[in-house]
Amino acid sequence: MAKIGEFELLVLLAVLRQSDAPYANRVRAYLEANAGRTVTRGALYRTLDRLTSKGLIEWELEPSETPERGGHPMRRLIVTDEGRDAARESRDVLLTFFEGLGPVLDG
Amino acid sequence: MAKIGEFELLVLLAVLRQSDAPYANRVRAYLEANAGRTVTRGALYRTLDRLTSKGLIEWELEPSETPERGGHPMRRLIVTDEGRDAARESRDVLLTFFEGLGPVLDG
DNA sequence: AGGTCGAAGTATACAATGTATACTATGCGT
DNA sequence: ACGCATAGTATACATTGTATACTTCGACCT
Repeated sequence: MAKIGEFELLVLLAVLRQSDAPYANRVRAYLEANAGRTVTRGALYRTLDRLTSKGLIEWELEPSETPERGGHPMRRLIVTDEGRDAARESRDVLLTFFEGLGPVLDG
Repeated sequence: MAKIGEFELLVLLAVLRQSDAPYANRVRAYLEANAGRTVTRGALYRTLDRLTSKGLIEWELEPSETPERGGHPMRRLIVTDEGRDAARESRDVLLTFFEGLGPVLDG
């Protein structure tokens, strides 16, 4: 099973959540809104590329004319089955580690 | 708030859990048993040192004669308040990201 | 008293992941 | 035709992850 880092996991989960509009900028907006940190475009694309080379996500070039203001054609992101597996495993390990620590961590 | 990596978080949580006997080898045993990977001593100590320089854990040298078979005096590991805070924040972000993805990740 | 064994920790090197800055390409509005 | 905004690419460097090899020193043996 592929090892993934902290940010890679967050990105993977964020992509998984954008089922209706799985584009990089949506993912980025979600990350900035929910992870409590800024995410530059460079950081995100680098990570998307790494997830791709690990086979956890794929993309297709958006065939339609979705880009309203020009630029490169947009990538439509797709989480592979391996990606789903990796996310599930990471989650399971983390939940195991969190288990029972509520009283210690919260007041 | 200190940024911590994936393994740093696991180590921090593992230390937090060894309230009765917070020693490196206990932490290591817990990690190997629950994180699904091998953890060499070098990897663990390096990470403990990094957590220390971030102020998330501290240690005292075990004053007693606990080491039954010799060697360097043992470190008794202590998670600082900052460490607890960092762990809580990481957990909160992750739980937010996991939220609602159960159906997608599990069958 | 000296030698070996195992436990605990240290040092060092390198690989993988995280993150920013600067650059290219292209549609739209003027 | 020109510039602005959007989407993605390239490159460089910092931080984190991981292994291997080395030092220490008590207990045990002989």
